[in-house]
Amino acid sequence: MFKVSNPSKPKVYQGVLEELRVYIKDNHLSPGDKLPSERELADKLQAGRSSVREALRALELLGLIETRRGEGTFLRSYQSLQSVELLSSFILLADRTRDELLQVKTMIEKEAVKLACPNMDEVARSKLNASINQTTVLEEKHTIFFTYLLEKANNQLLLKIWMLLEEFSSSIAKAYYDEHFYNQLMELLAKKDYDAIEELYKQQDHQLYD
Amino acid sequence: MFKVSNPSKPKVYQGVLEELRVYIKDNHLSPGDKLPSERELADKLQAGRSSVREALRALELLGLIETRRGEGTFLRSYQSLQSVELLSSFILLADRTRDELLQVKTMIEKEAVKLACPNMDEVARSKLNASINQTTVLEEKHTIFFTYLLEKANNQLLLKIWMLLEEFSSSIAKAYYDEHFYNQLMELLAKKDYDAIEELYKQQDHQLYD
DNA sequence: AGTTGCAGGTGGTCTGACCACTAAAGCGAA
DNA sequence: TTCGCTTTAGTGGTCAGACCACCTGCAACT
Repeated sequence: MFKVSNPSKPKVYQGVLEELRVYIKDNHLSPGDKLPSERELADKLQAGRSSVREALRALELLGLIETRRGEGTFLRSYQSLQSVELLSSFILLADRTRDELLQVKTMIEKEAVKLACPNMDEVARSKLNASINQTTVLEEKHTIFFTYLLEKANNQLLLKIWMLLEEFSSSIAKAYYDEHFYNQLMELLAKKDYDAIEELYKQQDHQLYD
Repeated sequence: MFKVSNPSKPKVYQGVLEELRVYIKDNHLSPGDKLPSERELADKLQAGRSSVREALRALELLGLIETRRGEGTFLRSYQSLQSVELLSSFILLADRTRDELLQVKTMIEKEAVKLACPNMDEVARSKLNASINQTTVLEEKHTIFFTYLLEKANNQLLLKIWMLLEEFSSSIAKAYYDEHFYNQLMELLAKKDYDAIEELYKQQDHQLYD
């Protein structure tokens, strides 16, 4: 009676996580630094070793720590990319319609062109040109073209998201444009004409081959 | 001698994770269904209960399962993304990462406005207007405004990605615009003036408050 | 029939015990 | 001294067993 549903009593390992966070902060630990041993933590935090291990497992899963048997547990240099991959893989877990996927991917590609503009000097452009002429397969052209541009866009997060979408979409739909499209983009890339890029994509809308 | 460096011997809990995946698949378990008890799993999979628990902790962290003391372990219907909270509490994202995050989020918001345009009739616009006037806190305004638009953009995948970025960014940086900005967007939304939206964002660039 | 109370099952936690592994101290031979 | 080996202490990896708190279902009682 009068049961308060389930306030879910906090678990020990969650408390350990919090205390670890404080510990790392207070001791100014940097990536590569060593954490206290599991036994020492269990003793200090007044928790069983198994609970401490459950907390460490969580951190390991998120790529925040690295454990080396016989040596100890170490703080890992954090790369946002890792967690992005983990989370993205679950976002894509649910069924996504082909249209939604392509829409998002195309949007990213369009914006990437614009972001890359300032970084595309003469050398970069000829390099890109040489790259896409290595193959005659249009799908490959597409991938090569935008992989290069996404790198030049100078946003690791965007690159990562795009690569995941690219990988995922390649398994359900081949998407590429008319060969002329890439040449036009190359020209606009040189002119840095943002509006024209926007316009070009507007025309191209719903004209993806697949 | 002849040590093969250390390919990192796989841990038991990782094997358990894999076997659980197979189990779920083979038995066609759906969200809400019950998993075998920890003791039963340990017995079946020939592993200690603590190892099984470490695997379950991982799944719990990812929001894939839910454990109810006294009842059992159940497949979860939705993901709460608790790992995001945990991650951001541990990491002070580097400035570079923070900037990238905001850049991607802003880009998505901009495109979402355009995608939502066709679906924003008179009724929808007044509804949105009423929503954002419920609060005077600018950060809340921002979230409410774009949550509504992202929904109207009619792309579940884009919505999901945005929510993820929003959740992340809200824990490391408050980002919102001048109040006037939202009013301008509302106007352009009515006019469906895509170029002006693009232009407005171009002006707003690097003017995020935080 | 309605209520109570008990028994069994479940997750949550702790302890102690091994194992495999690593690094550093110790030590003997060159 | 210096080199190379053995020893040893400490670490993570794992397991088994023991409680506890909690939930459910069922049997016994009213």
